[in-house]
Amino acid sequence: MSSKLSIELQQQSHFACLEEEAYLSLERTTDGLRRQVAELLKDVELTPTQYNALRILRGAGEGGRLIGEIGSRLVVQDPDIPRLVDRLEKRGWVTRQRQIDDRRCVRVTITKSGKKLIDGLDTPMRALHTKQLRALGPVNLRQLIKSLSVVREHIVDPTVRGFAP
Amino acid sequence: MSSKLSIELQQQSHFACLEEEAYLSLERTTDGLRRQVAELLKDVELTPTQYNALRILRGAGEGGRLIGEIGSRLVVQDPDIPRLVDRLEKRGWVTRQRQIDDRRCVRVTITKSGKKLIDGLDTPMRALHTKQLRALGPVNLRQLIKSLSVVREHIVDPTVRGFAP
DNA sequence: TGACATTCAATGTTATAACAACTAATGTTA
DNA sequence: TAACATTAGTTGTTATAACATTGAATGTCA
Repeated sequence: MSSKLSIELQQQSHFACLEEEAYLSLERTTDGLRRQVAELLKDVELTPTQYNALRILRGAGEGGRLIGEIGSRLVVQDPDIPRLVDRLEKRGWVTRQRQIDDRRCVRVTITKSGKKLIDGLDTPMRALHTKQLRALGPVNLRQLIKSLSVVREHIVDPTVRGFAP
Repeated sequence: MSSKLSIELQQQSHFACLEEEAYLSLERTTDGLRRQVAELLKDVELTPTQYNALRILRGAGEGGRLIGEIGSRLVVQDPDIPRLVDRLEKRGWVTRQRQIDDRRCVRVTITKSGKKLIDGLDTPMRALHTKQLRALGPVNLRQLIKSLSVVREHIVDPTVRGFAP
């Protein structure tokens, strides 16, 4: 019995188990959604990671965030925050400042123009996500969010990360 | 009201809408799962994309696949198949052959050692996926797969792609 | 059939991701 | 307090991803 996905697959083979099918569905679906997001961000020459970092910094306000904090909060992990910040700094969207009390630490703060950029993306981004996912309806959406949360709880990940909504 | 995710987020902000929360959940969850897969594949020095390509070629059998077909079937899109194939060829896992009837096309076929490599990964990969997702149980897994399928149907994507189970 | 468009891969280039090594600052403790 | 370990960022290097361009082969049509 070939599942809906194996048809989409264009090949007659079957999935070894439900878990494998779910994993591949997640990969494929998320990739498709992310590409549309990347497409939207291309207008302002931002990558999804850069956008995510700027949202984190907007959320942090004037207090800013340490380099390490940014890394730990990124939705999609990126081990190279210094250079990510380099690029944002070069374009004037964030500023860097050594901590006085602990000179090892660097505090990164969003600038006015950075905030303006992100603010301007709020509406189109929300519109895109709504378009992408509205077909599920609120009940299924909540169910999906719940299931994903359960999955994440069972990922034994040394790094504790979070969202930047 | 702060959702479970906003707690995970380590910040008090809220999601603008369910769709946005679902999107970020998808990104974050899939990234976590994919990292574990990448970790497993690191033992044999394969990237997830390379692994995926080899599975596609194993599924294709002796007939092999054209370069373009590989691209269209990858779970996660990659616009640079020629060089992906270069790397696999260099390690002896695939072979390249110009088509006789249409000399523009190149047929790629998996070798015995390539197949052996992939075969050896079947069991640990399935075990990993089971470990990652078993917490959901069959009912929720089916529900998740169904929801993701609905989402993909609504992604207006010019490229038609598929899985390689 | 000759000009043009199209298709399929390959290649060049730039940017980013991944990984390791390194430096500076702080903590810890014998 | 000197030696050592730890932490925070930076820097170097390599591999890969993204994007545009090119080249060869084929198809189309005046």
